[in-house]
Amino acid sequence: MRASVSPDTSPPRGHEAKRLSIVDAAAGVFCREGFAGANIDLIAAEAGVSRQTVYNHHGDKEKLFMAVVRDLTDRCNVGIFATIATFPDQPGDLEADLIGFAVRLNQNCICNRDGKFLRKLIQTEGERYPQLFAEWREQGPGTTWPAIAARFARLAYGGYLTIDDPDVAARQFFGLVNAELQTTFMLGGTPREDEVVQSATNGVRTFLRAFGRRPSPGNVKKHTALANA
Amino acid sequence: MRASVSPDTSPPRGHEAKRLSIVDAAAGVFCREGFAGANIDLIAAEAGVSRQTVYNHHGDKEKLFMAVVRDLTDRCNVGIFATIATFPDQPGDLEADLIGFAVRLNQNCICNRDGKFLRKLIQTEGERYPQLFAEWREQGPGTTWPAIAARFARLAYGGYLTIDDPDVAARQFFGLVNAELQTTFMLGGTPREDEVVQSATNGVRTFLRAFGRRPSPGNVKKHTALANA
DNA sequence: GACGATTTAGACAAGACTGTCTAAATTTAT
DNA sequence: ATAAATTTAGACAGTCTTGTCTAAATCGTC
Repeated sequence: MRASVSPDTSPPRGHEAKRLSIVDAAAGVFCREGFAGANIDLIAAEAGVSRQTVYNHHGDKEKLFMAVVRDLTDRCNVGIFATIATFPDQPGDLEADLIGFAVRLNQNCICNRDGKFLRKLIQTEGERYPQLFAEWREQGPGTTWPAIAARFARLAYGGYLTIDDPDVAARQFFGLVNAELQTTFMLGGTPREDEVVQSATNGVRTFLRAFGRRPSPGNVKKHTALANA
Repeated sequence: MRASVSPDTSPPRGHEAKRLSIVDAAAGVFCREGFAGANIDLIAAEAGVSRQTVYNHHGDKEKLFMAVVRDLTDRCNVGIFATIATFPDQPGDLEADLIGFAVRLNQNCICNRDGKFLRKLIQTEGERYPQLFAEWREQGPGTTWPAIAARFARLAYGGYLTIDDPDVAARQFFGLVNAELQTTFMLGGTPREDEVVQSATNGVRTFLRAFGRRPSPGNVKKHTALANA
């Protein structure tokens, strides 16, 4: 149970750094070339290590691939939850706040390096590793969608929106907000910031036309008053 | 100008059939294995021809790949335009008719064999062949989106919808209607029919909450009367 | 400065794949 | 039936890749 020699920094300092740089390089190469086309020599070169070191760390091309997917999933999840934390629970300007949230999520989680890579690996190799990607599905969408849906539910409870099913609304929010980016995403491209903003703006406007406060105008005041009490 | 020997059936009967079966088999293998992982021996075996025949017909792995993408694009386009032709221009029950259209488009164009394959090839190899996929972009989305947008515009002109920008509305329609299928699409899966119907139903309802006839209730009658005149 | 762990370069065997070639077999149309 | 075109099976050279092995070099720490 107790560590006899060294406390818990057993691996030398550079060890983990190399591991990281290998996984990073591997992510890029796997994305560009696909699993079959990925060349371990090239990964080693891009990581700045020798081929043998790659094998020392990960043992196997397939194991390396799995490490890449798991790492990307973890890092993306961190980013997504950090962004969800910025969801406007008590919005001043609902439209502007939701647009801001959508843009943040796109820029920080979907369109950044990790997001792009993870998405591509899922698309290209998902069918080859059902177990690995079942894991991703649980860890990723399985945890993030409910979290987002909960935020929309709270917004509805606060009287800012009129929503039947928060889970459906959450997914539709994304469908709308990314509606104009689909073709770019398909080809693996990164939309320009103004495209992201444009799509988010149009999407949020439509979303609010559908779900914006409808029933009684007094509703909101009542709820906000309660929240401020 | 005139065909001297044989009218225009120059190639023997089985020739084109073999070409087709090669392209078909190649589509499946390229999708499953990726370009680099695709094995020409395997393609030949699945097509039921010898490897040499594959080379006789297409010359080269890369040329074969391009032939596959072009064939799929063509066939998908045919399907999409056939489905667009069933767009409800003068709907009886607008909600039901739009749901039907969305479901048809998904089942006949997006989720069928050709649609799945083309989508996957674009996702996985799009970045490797910029020119080829620029071609696809023109031939595919470049022609189908305007056609669909035109149908929505007509629906708006007929007073059935209140739409600012038909192009945006068309893309948002798809974002909504496929909102609940994204994860399945990502992993290359085929959603069950009831999932397609469910997502389409929820999507169309939201779409109509946003774009359904709003301004004056008399609007519709006037326009339909005109159309019937 | 010395020790243990890690990393490196390079060689290596085994296997897989592409694309070509040839000669025989088969199909198609006349 | 015959002639032309097409297809087939198989061998083949050349290239590439993975994963292992070894001996030397380097790093981090005491």
